[in-house]
Amino acid sequence: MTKSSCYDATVMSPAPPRSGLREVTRRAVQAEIANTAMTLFVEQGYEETTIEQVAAAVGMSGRSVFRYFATKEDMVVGSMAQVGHDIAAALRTRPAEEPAWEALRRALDEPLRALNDDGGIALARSTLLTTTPALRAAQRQKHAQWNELLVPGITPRLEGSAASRQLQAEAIVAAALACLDVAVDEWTRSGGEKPLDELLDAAIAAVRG
Amino acid sequence: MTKSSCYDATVMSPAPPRSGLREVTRRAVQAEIANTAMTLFVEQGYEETTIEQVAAAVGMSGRSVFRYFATKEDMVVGSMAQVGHDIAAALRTRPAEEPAWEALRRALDEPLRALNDDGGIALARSTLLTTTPALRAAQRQKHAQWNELLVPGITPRLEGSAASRQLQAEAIVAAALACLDVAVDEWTRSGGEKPLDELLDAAIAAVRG
DNA sequence: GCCTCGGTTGTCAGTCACTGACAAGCTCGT
DNA sequence: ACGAGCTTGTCAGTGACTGACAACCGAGGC
Repeated sequence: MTKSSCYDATVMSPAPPRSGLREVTRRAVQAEIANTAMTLFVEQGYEETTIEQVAAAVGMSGRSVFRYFATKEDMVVGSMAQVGHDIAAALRTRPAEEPAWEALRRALDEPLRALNDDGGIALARSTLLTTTPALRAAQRQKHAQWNELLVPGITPRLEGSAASRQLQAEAIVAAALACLDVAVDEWTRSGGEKPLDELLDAAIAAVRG
Repeated sequence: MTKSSCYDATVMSPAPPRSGLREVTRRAVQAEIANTAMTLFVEQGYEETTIEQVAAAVGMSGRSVFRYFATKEDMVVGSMAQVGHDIAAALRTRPAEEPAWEALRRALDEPLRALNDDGGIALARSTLLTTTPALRAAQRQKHAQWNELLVPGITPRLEGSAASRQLQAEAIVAAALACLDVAVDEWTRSGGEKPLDELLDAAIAAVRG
C-alpha cells in the first residue's frame, strides 16, 4: 500500500512545470541529497542507512527528502531515467538505413564512455548496485523503461508487418540491454579494469554468433 | 532495513530439512495461502490487499503468513524458483554437442507448454504480474536467478577460454530470457491467443537475424 | 514598506510490510 | 504418558512512505 509513487521519480515534477529558478535550486538540492546519500550508502551500506540519517546529514527533515525522491532507491538509480532518454536521443541521430543492432550499439557508445571515464564514482555506484538486491531490482525497473524508450527508434529499421516489427524491436532492444547488463556486471567485477566496450562487443557477438 | 530475508523464499526452508510429513503439510498450507492471496489480488488489486486480509482469509495470523512466505511478492512469484530449477534440469538432459541456443530453446519447451496449457490461471497471474510494478520487479529478480542457474549448462557448449565462455554464456542466457520475457508479455497482451512458442521463436529469430 | 500569493518546510499522526521474542499448544517418537 | 521439536498467536518495534496542516519565505502589486 506504500510507495505507489504513480509517476516515475527523480524528475518527479510532472504536474507543476517549475518556473526557472525554482527548478534550478530544486535540481541542486536533489543532487546534494543524492550525493550525501551515496556517501552514506557506500560507507555503511544501503539497508543499514535510514532516510532519517540521510535527512540529518543534509540538514532537513525526513519528510522533505521524500519531496525530492519518491523512494529511497531513487536516490541511487534516479538519474538512470535521464540516461535512458539520452540513449534514445542518440539512437534518433543514427542514419535511418543503419541496421538495428548497429544503431543500438552506437547509441550506447556515449553512456559507455561516460561510465568508463569517471572510473571512480561510476564504479562505486555500480558495485553498490550489484551488491544490494533492492537496488538491483530498482535498476532493472529503470532498464525496463529504457526498453520502451528505445523500441520506437528500432522498429523503422526492421522488415515485416507492423505487429511483427514491434515484437522484433522489443526482442532486439531487450537482448541488447541484457548484453549491456552482462558487460557492466563483468566490468564491475573486474574493478573497472576490463574495457567496457570490448566486453559489450563480446557479449553481443556471443548472442548473435 | 526490512525484508533482508537473506535466503530466497517460498521454499524458504534451507536450515531445517523438514522431516517427511511436516514438509507435506507445509507445502499444502503454502499453496493454500498462495491461492487465497492470488484470488484476493486479482479481485481487489495487489497493493490494495494487505497481508492481514490474506491471513484472515486463510484463518491464521499475519505473523504466521510470514512463516511461509518471506515477502508479500513471493506469494505470487515464489513458485518461479522451482521453474528455474526445472529449466536447468531440462537443459542438463540436452545432448552435450547441441549448440547453446538450440539447447536453451528446447529447455524452455516444457515450461512454455505449461503456461500455454492451463490458460486461465497462468494468464491471470501473468496479467497481474505485468500490471503491478512491484510484482514485475520481483519477477525480474527471479529471472536473474534463472540466469545463474542456466549459465553452467551453457558454458560447455561454447568455445574459447574459460573466462570468455563464461561471459558468452551469461550473454546468451540473458538474451534468451529477455526474448522469453518479450514473448510472454506479448502473449499476455494478446489474452493468451497468440501461440507462445511461435512468439518466442520470432523473438529469437529477430535477435539472431 | 506592506501584503498577498505560490511554493517549501517541519511536525504530527497514521498505514503497512516485516522482524524478534516469548509463551502456549500440538505432534511425534519412545 | 512424556518430553523434544515444531508451529502458532501475541506483542512490541523498526522503517519506508503518505496525508494534512500550519508556519515560513521570497517575489510582485499596491
